[in-house]
Amino acid sequence: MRLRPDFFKRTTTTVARELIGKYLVRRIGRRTVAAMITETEAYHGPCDRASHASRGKTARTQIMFGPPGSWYVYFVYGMHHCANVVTGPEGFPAAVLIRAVDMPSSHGPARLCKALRIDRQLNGLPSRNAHIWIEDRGVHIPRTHILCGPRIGVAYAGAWASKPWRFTLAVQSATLRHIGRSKFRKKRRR
DNA sequence: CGCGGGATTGACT
DNA sequence: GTCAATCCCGCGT
Repeated sequence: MRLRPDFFKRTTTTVARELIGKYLVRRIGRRTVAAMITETEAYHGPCDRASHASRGKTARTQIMFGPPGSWYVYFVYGMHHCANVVTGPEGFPAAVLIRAVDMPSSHGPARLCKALRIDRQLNGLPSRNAHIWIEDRGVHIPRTHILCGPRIGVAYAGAWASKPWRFTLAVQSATLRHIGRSKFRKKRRR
């Protein structure tokens, strides 16, 4: 089922952790492409020096101050896009960057945007819309299979650079499918 | 209005 | 490991 705004309204790090194992779904023409989210980062609040919102509300960052669940897509390095979902209560600037999904050639925030045709046309849209959304498909990731560590590419952010706000799936998707199957078999036998 | 730098990637040494 | 690509943003003037 598609995630509702209430899912995103919670603490950014909680949302970032719980997005691991959810599915990013994108309509491309007549096709619908879905891929499991495997890596995220939390950008939390006006004091987080790694966050775009640390410079206050601007034309670009106003999305982060808006309602939870909105898509925040920005252009960076003159050639790349990055996809985020706004988190926390309205007025509190925060978002989760989707850094990787389980798809060939889509590891990395810019590569997944390229693979799923995500660009600034989607910026500001509500999380659930006709073109892109996030689904819970009932995949349970044990907490021990999610690693956290410092965020990437934010060395300029001083003490905020070392916050363990990056979440990664610790096992390969093939392993995950295997675990899922064995659990399924156990259940069926009982 | 000019300038410095970026929540990245891929190519090359 | 280093570095270029290349546009937009945010800030200082």
